[in-house]
Amino acid sequence: MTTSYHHGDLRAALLARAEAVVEQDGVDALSLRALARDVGVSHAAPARHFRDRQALVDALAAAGFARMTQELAAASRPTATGPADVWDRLAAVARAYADFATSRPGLLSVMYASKHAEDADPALLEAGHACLQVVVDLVADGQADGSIADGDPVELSRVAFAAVHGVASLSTGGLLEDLPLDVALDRVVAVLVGGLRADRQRADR
Amino acid sequence: MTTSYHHGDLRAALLARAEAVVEQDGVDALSLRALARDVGVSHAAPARHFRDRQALVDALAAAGFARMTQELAAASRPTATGPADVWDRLAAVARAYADFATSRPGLLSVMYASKHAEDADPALLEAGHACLQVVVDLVADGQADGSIADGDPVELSRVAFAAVHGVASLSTGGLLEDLPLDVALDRVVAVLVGGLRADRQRADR
DNA sequence: ACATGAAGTAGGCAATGCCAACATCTAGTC
DNA sequence: GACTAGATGTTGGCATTGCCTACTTCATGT
Repeated sequence: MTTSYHHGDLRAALLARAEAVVEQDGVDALSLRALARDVGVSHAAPARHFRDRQALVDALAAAGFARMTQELAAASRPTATGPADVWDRLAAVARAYADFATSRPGLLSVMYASKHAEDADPALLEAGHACLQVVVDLVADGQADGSIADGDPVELSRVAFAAVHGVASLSTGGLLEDLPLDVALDRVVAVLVGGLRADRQRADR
Repeated sequence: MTTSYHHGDLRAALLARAEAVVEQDGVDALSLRALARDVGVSHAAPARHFRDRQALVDALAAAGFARMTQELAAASRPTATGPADVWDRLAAVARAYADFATSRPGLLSVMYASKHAEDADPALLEAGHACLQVVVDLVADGQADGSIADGDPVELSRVAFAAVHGVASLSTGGLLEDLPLDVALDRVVAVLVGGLRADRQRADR
């Protein structure tokens, strides 16, 4: 029963092993056959669950976005104890993003691998948008209580997301040089706060 | 003479063809043997110029950074005609970055492929740092003429670079959704201006 | 002239992705 | 309970790839 002809949940097992490989040796080291060996099935079994190698990578990326969405949402939720105004929540989300990015750089690079412009897997795009939505909601909250300046919350949140993502991306790419990530992150959050706050003096040029 | 045993400048020919392939079909479609066929040499000839496939990709990335450095520097230079204060120059650099990123998304993703954290090719890292230096100089100029707030120019410029890079990255990844890149770029520049300007009101929390 | 090394060639090997054909298990259906 | 259909897994094959080890050709300095 336990080790019958069929595996039970091969798809999940493949994804789990794939994520470990990606994290350890990078996405280029990902091999369907090696994966099958590791999991203990024949070399063609993965094809029953993933059309081709790229489909597996896409699934990995979508799962990564789903997990990141949860972590960002958890960081964004205002805590019962403490003030937790929008700026604190924004900083918390930024920290959560940086934590995710630095603890799983391989997965993150897979998530943003830009072979998804034209022939994008819709599920993957949707997962990415769901992740962005966390920040949209946060910005909308800030506008509702008057902390954040007026403007399309989608535009503003994209800017904030992009800035944090850029810092994390530079960090994992080794381009931050000797500048510690948390310092750069504090800086970027400070700039965002300065640029988004409702009571800032005329900053339009 | 022209088509003798040796090629003449095989290394450059391989790099040129490789960049075209990367731009058209992505870095995963890059094959040393196909490259050799395209250029008209035997399948082992590229090994005389690149230790392995990764070495070729690294060289491609370094060349990309070199070209981007030139374009950013050109955009950063204050024009003889017109005012060209630091903010205009900053916006111009941001536009130049976005242009480069969107016109060569494949090359850009190769440049930032984060397999260069530990075993980084020193030439590649240096090329990246040279590129960042353009923005460092720009920020230093802004601080010199009192436009930009005091602070480590390296830190501030990294923030600006990261923000712009993040927007470009989201754009090529299709995560900007229906938000046009130039709009997002204007927004991020506005936020940066608001966050970096010297005369802003107390924005430190 | 001739040795030396750089640059290109030819062939081999293991690994990979994908495909087709076959085997086994699971779930309905009568 | 037998039967069938489809999902899941296996085996074998093929073209391609990266890398390795010779071997060949050319250019250059003495």
